Amino acid sequence: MNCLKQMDRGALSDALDHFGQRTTPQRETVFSVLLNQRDHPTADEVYARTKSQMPTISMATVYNCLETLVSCGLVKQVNIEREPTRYCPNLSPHAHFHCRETGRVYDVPVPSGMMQELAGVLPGEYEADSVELVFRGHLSKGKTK
Amino acid sequence: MNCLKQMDRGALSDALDHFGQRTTPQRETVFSVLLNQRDHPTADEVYARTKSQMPTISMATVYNCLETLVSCGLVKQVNIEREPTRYCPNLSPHAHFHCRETGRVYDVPVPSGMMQELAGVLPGEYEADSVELVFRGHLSKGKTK
DNA sequence: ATTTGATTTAGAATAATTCTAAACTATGTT
DNA sequence: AACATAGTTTAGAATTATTCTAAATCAAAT
Repeated sequence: MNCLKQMDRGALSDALDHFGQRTTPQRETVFSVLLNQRDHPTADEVYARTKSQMPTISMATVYNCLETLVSCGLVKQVNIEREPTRYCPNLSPHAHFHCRETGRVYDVPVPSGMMQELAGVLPGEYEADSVELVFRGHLSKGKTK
Repeated sequence: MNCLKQMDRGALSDALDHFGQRTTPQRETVFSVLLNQRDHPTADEVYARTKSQMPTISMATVYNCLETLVSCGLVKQVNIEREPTRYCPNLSPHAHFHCRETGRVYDVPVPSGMMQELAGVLPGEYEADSVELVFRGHLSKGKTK
């Protein structure tokens, strides 16, 4: 039994429905894994965590599920340099901070006005449907958070 | 003979010197390839272009040279989704626009004030040394630019 | 019940990048 | 000038995240 709150379960099947896709135990479990530990795991990490709840799941299915969740807009991919893609179920507007020392990725909330402003720098002929903002550096005063 | 303007040649050897690296024909040629056609080529594309001027160069050397140029701060890597890394010699503050239809990447100048503002959204404990801003979408009115 | 289409699965294939070790080059030292 | 040293280039092998393939499974709809 995967631990999806009723609310999240609803959001999942609504979104899947909307794109003509089925709600499956694999998709539910992968989604719950992302929601229950929000640290931007890689596909490998999602696989490991999902496997502990559903030992028969395969890597290919994890990739399939992640791709499905992304295409339904429930999850975002986070691409950091040449590293494996990470997955993030935070849908509110935010940026990412990548610590060069630990490799960890943190969500950084971005005021909604800022996103508007960003869109404003684009010349008219560019029509953006997504904005990605990534900071890189390190955390000061030994904070690991 | 690679076509590096005297100015760029100087910038190159200064930067290399500063990091204790030598100025080599390979590095000069790869750098000139980036400066002479500013369309964010992949390593493969840089290889092909460089090979036409210097037929004996190897792929490994192209990767080495690109890495060297990046580490000296003369060139930036542009990572777009899961695609191969692209290389960009534009050092002025700018964002990138990735057209989903053509796959092309465009530089978008960003007013310097905007970069300051962006840095401002970071909570105190985060110390960023780089900011990456990527828009994705499409170009309107058939403009290919 | 049967057909149909979607989903899952294991394993093979792909492709960008990195690694390795040998050959080459340049530089500084005697 | 000869030599040692360290940096660079090279071809090819290795790595690794991801995608592909084709068979098996499952679920929904007739």
